[in-house]
Order: sequence, then structure tokens, then C-alpha cells
Amino acid sequence: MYYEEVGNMLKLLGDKTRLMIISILNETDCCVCELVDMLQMSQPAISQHLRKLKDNGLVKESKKAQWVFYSLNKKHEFYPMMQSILTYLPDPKEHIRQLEEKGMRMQCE
Amino acid sequence: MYYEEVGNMLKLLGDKTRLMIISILNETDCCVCELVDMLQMSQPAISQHLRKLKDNGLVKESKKAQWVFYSLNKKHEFYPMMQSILTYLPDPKEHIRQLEEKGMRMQCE
DNA sequence: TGTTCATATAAGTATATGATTATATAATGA
DNA sequence: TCATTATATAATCATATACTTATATGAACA
Repeated sequence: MYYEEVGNMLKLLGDKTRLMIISILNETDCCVCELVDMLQMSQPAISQHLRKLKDNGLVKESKKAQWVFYSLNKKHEFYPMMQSILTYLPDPKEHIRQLEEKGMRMQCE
Repeated sequence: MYYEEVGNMLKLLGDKTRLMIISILNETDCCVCELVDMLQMSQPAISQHLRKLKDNGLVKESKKAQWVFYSLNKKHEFYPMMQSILTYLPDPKEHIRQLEEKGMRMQCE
């Protein structure tokens, strides 16, 4: 039933922390420790939220050196709905700028 | 914090039953017993979902004779976001048509 | 090889959620 | 007035959720 699918997707997005993660990943891919720093939450808490997002296919991961980078899955069935929801949220650029200012941005080229 | 407000709103919408209620009310105002009939759920279950929606200001009620009719609150801060989410849901007109066919539509003029 | 860093996972816990059953309230109509 | 209908609410219960703490895994590097 389609209402259930959409309902589950909204439930997934219906969490402050996951919303911020999605909103940040919409600007730039991030590794776990960057999100931990930006969101000021414990590493396991962030990991567990990322797992939920990944299990639902909303984000993808790619390992680079010792880091795991997460990015939005633009091919997800509900990517367009998610994008339209993001337009109702504040711009997360400030979080990212502060991360850069602290020299906490991960580089791995 | 705005992320929290949006998160709470999405959590509220992140339930199959409430999504259907909202989707139906977007077509036509309904009383509780019509929703009970359309959604095939117990009356207390429907009442409790309506209360959540009302407590969050998403729906309004108006008493007419022995019925309580619910309608969407178009002035809600997140009404536009809700509308954009509704575009990703199936059209609920079939539910309403079946209700009319059964002669279960409430009239109170 | 052993230590450190980044991440994931498991276990435990408190709270939230969504249903059911039973009951209360309030209007209608015989 | 009494029975019926529509709705709300309370109590209960099983399950889900989101965190914490502790531990495991695995890459980097001295």
C-alpha cells in the first residue's frame, strides 16, 4: 500500500537529527566524524541514524581511507519528495562553514 | 529550533492512517464515523489520530448536530509543506465514492 | 607489531507510539 | 424520560524509538 510507503519515509524524516543529516548531505558529502562534530552528538548515535537512512536507501556510503563518506542517493524513489521537504528547512551552510573554520573538514585525496 | 518543528510535523504525517485522513480531508470535510467507515478502523483509533492532528493544529473541528466534522486548517504554518507532500500520494476520491455508494455520506443541512 | 583513529554494533534503558477494551459524555428522537 | 447514536477519553499493553555505555572491527602509521 502506497500510503504506508510514504508514511514510513516521512517517519524516517520525522527526526530532527536525521533531517539535519539529510540537509547537510544535500550540500556536501560527509564522513561520520564530520557529522558528529557538526551535530554535537555521540558517534554511535550518528552511526545509528546513518544506518537507518542507509537501510531505507536514502543515503549511500563509500569508504575512503579510514573514513566512511555518506551521500544522498539521488535515484531513490522519494528523492524528489525529500528535496521538496528540504526547501522548508534552514540552509545548513553555516554548519559546514563552522566545520571548515575549525579545520575539521576531512580531506582524502 | 526549526529542524525540530519540521521534524515533529513530519513525524505527525509519518503514519499511514493519519496520511489517509489528511488526504481525504483535503478532498472533503468529514465526520468521524465517515472516516471510521472509509479507513476500516475502530472509532477510538480514528478519534485518537484526529486528536493528534488537532493538537498540532493541522485540522479543525466543527460540531453539527450529533456529528463532529473535521477539516484541514489552511492557515497552518506547514499547510504548504503538507500540500506538497500530498502530491506524492494517491488520489483518495475512490474512498469517498465508495462511501457515497454505500449511502454512508452524512448530511446535516 | 602495537597504538591510534574512525566507524559499527550490541546490550540495556527510558520513553513514545498505536492499538484495544471499557466507559463517559452529549445530542437525537421515540 | 429512555434508548440510541456519535464521539471522546482513560486504562492497558505490546512494540518501536533514540539514546547511552561498552566493545568489536579495521585501516593507518610509528
